Amino acid sequence: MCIYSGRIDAELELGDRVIILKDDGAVVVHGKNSTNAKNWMPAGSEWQEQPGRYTSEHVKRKEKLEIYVQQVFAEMHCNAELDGKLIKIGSEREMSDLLAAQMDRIEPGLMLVAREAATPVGPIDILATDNEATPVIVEIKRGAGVSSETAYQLDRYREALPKMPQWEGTKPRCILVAPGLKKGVRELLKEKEIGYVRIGYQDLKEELRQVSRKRRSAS
Amino acid sequence: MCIYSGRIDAELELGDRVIILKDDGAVVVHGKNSTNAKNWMPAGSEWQEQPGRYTSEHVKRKEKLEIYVQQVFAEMHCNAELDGKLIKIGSEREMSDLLAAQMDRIEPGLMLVAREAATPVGPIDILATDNEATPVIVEIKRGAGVSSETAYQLDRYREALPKMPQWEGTKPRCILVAPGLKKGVRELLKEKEIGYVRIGYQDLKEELRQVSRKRRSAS
DNA sequence: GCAACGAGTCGCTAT
DNA sequence: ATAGCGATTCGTTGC
Repeated sequence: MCIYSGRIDAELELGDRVIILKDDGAVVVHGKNSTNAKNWMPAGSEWQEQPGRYTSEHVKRKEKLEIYVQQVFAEMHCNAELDGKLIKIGSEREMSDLLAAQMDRIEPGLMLVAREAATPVGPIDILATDNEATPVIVEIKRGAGVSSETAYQLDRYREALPKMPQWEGTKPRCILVAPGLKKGVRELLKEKEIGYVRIGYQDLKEELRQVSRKRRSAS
Repeated sequence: MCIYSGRIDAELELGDRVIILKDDGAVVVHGKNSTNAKNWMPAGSEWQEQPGRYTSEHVKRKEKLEIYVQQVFAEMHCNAELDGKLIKIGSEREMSDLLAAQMDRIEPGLMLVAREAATPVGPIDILATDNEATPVIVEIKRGAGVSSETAYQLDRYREALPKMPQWEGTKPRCILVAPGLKKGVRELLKEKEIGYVRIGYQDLKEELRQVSRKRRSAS
């Protein structure tokens, strides 16, 4: 049974648990189902043991987890030495990199102006110009369920850009690149005259792997 | 060493790992640090074992995790029977419940009209009216770092409401209730004339616990 | 050091 | 079954 107190208060009822203590002070309590832990404590927490009661406390964060143990099924210690890192292929950043180098996939004739172009309302993934020198704001999402939020975000970019000295007097266009949209977003995009190009990780997979291979061999 | 392929491609380099197999088919691979798993598979995955190579596959989702094992430090099986659930006090929903019953804490004179009031641009946490029958849109956030996004969201509610038959001709006000804001959001709220009331979980803690106690004794 | 933002986000609730 | 949205979100990158 666990009692957590901190950013919320919570009680995890009695049950069979797997408790992991990490080297950095993190604590993880898993239940019988699901990928996520039921309870946890962040790195930097202090572990203490008393008979039948373990506690983990993070003083600075004012968080505390009490674990009441009735029976220990098994216990093991392991000196974790090796901790190879996780290499990911296909993050939004990587997809953005690839598309910035192959802008014709988004729309023929686009010319790259800037990545993560700063505006008062946030950074634009890819800023480009078309054949007519009209600025084109490109937003890339890797997830299939793009919400209406993204449409509003693009709207804000489009509104903010002409207020910047470099883009005064322009009428920017917007293009959303994503593998899929949530219900109703298609209509919202049309209404707001935001273009939509359906590209997802699966479409770029092979090329992304090649790029990744090159990068690894280069380093 | 793990190879994941699915929504992304990833390689987890060799290291000391804790692997958990859950009853529902979920798989979790933890490294030496941090609360989060390095790799995982969702519930419903199928587990297979070969010498030195384990695989977990979720056919429908087209996801696969291969785990290459050099040495097994320890292995244990446990029939997880009991799995008490997690009871949380202080979720946004609970805070919203409490504040809806004590609207004076937000602003004296407010009268509750609806919870999760539907609008074309999303549901309003708490919809109220003030002494002058002006609609008041209340948004509640439990996290300390409320972003500018929330201000825009409230703006959209305020714009959408007068277009609904019941609220035609009204000029709604907005109030944000949260324990804290991200940098610059305070200014944005002022600019948009959105009210801000600083209330967080810590302020409501005692009352939330009481409500929770009552509910438990009632059931 | 904090702030901004993506995530293989996950998981829950209502439709 | 799906959509919408909160989360003790976490973790990484940039400033």
